[in-house]
Amino acid sequence: MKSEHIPKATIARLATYIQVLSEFKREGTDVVSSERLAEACSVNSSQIRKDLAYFGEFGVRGVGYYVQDLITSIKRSLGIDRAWNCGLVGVGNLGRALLRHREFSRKGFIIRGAFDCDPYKIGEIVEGMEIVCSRQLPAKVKELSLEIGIITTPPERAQRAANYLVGAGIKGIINFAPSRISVPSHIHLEYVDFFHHFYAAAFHIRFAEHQE
Amino acid sequence: MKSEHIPKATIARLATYIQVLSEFKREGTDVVSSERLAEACSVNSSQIRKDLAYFGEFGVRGVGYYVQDLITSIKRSLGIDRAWNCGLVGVGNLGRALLRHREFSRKGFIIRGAFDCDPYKIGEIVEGMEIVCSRQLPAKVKELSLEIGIITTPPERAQRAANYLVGAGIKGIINFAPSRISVPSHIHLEYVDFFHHFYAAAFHIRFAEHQE
DNA sequence: TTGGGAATGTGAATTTTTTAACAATTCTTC
DNA sequence: GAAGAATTGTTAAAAAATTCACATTCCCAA
Ligand SMILES: NC(=O)c1ccc[n+]([C@@H]2O[C@H](COP(=O)([O-])OP(=O)(O)OC[C@H]3O[C@@H](n4cnc5c(N)ncnc54)[C@H](O)[C@@H]3O)[C@@H](O)[C@H]2O)c1
Ligand SMILES: NC(=O)c1ccc[n+]([C@@H]2O[C@H](COP(=O)([O-])OP(=O)(O)OC[C@H]3O[C@@H](n4cnc5c(N)ncnc54)[C@H](O)[C@@H]3O)[C@@H](O)[C@H]2O)c1
Repeated sequence: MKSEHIPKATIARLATYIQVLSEFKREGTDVVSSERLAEACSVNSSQIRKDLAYFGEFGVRGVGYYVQDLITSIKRSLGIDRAWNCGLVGVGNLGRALLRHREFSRKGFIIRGAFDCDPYKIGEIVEGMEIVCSRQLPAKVKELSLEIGIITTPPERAQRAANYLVGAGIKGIINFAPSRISVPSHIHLEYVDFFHHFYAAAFHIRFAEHQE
Repeated sequence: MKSEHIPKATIARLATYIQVLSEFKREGTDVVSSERLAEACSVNSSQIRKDLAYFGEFGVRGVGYYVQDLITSIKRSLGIDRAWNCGLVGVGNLGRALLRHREFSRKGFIIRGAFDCDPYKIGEIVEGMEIVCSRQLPAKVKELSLEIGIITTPPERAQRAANYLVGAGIKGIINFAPSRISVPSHIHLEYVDFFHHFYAAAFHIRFAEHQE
């Protein structure tokens, strides 16, 4: 089918598919049907087939999907069949947790630069990486070919961090700070806010528990 | 209007509204129109009015919304006008970052218990809280009236952590580990996976940059 | 080689979500 | 206190996403 616009929800589900498929692979399953994958992901099986159809035909009729092939195909479809160089701005509690998280490089997002403006932090080594002064951002973005910026500064500093990153020629920004920021339209911007999961939990526990 | 089913997307947007409204409040803005709020949140203004209509009538026609009142109303609608006692299982990199994050208690999610199975970690004090052995979970859940469980263990331990929490009588679970888990249907389960934001960024930078 | 079983890919139907449009309400000014 | 401007709440329309249903394809066994 190969389509233009891909729903955001599809991207999020593809992430789940990869996760579950990797588990299948680890268990030694070679082939999986959309039905079985759907069950493991708690979605409808045509949802899966439709999601995949946006990008191409990856299955074999009458058979199913070859697990390893499908993982590879989804990764290629998303553009994560190669490494992405990332720079992290704001090495506090959260920034440190991310820097130490092995899964980033395993998934192809390599954090190559860590920046902070606190003179006490500059020079410190975290997970084999030296924390660098934010003022060096422009130079480092070019030197290290950074493409994605991760903002983990306090919210009131997020816009400034974004400005630095944009000025330095970054292509996309993932903002973990709870503040809206503005960037030129050619920069891809994503907000990470997991509090809404807590809100949803609170809401459902309190109000929706007797329903359905 | 007051409705039954609330879309997940609405909950996520309400979180954004609260965030932006709080900023307006800090700036001293008392009244805001759906138009202005919409712009700050990058959504459509009828979207906002529709989202709010699920819960009641909070505005004044011809005037707009009183910022403080609206914050209060949204919080009450979501059930976060009171504190929620949370327990965190798995005090590693991420768990620590969450424990140290002040925003949790400010938003009404009080982490009252921290659990780990690593004997080297048990007894350690993090952010004024003693790390307790996971085996004490059932006792502590009751003692501290914990309602929401936060799982930050490695993925292969997430199911076990969930089992403990469910057995102990928790009402909802937020799972930060990248693994699907199963819980009884009366337990509210949320998955937190921010990698899909990275995937979306990679995808758009790579394939969608020339479009639109 | 053919037929039966299985499971994909996709157009059509359905459901859900978003956007538009506007009547109803409020405030302000004259 | 009436007219005009502003902005909500809500109904209707449009768009988007999900699910259904089935023709198509593939594998395997006889
Ligand atoms: N800690 C969490 O679990 C958590 C969870 C969700 C969201 N967040 C958000 O992530 C952000 C970081 O949280 P945290 O707990 O790590 O805070 P933190 O205060 O521990 O860390 C912030 C870091 O940013 C640095 N910084 C400030 N201004 C900067 C600038 N202009 N350039 C570069 N570095 C700068 C500070 O020196 C500090 O090291 C916050 O916005 C927070 O709301 C944190
Ligand atoms: N660090 C990050 O930035 C990050 C980001 C996204 C997701 N995650 C996920 O969050 C989880 C935790 O990540 P982390 O980096 O903190 O890992 P970590 O290894 O630093 O911490 C895991 C902790 O869980 C404890 N643990 C293991 N089994 C347990 C059990 N049965 N009961 C109680 N405690 C147990 C361990 O002792 C350890 O302290 C992982 O699943 C990871 O994939 C982490």
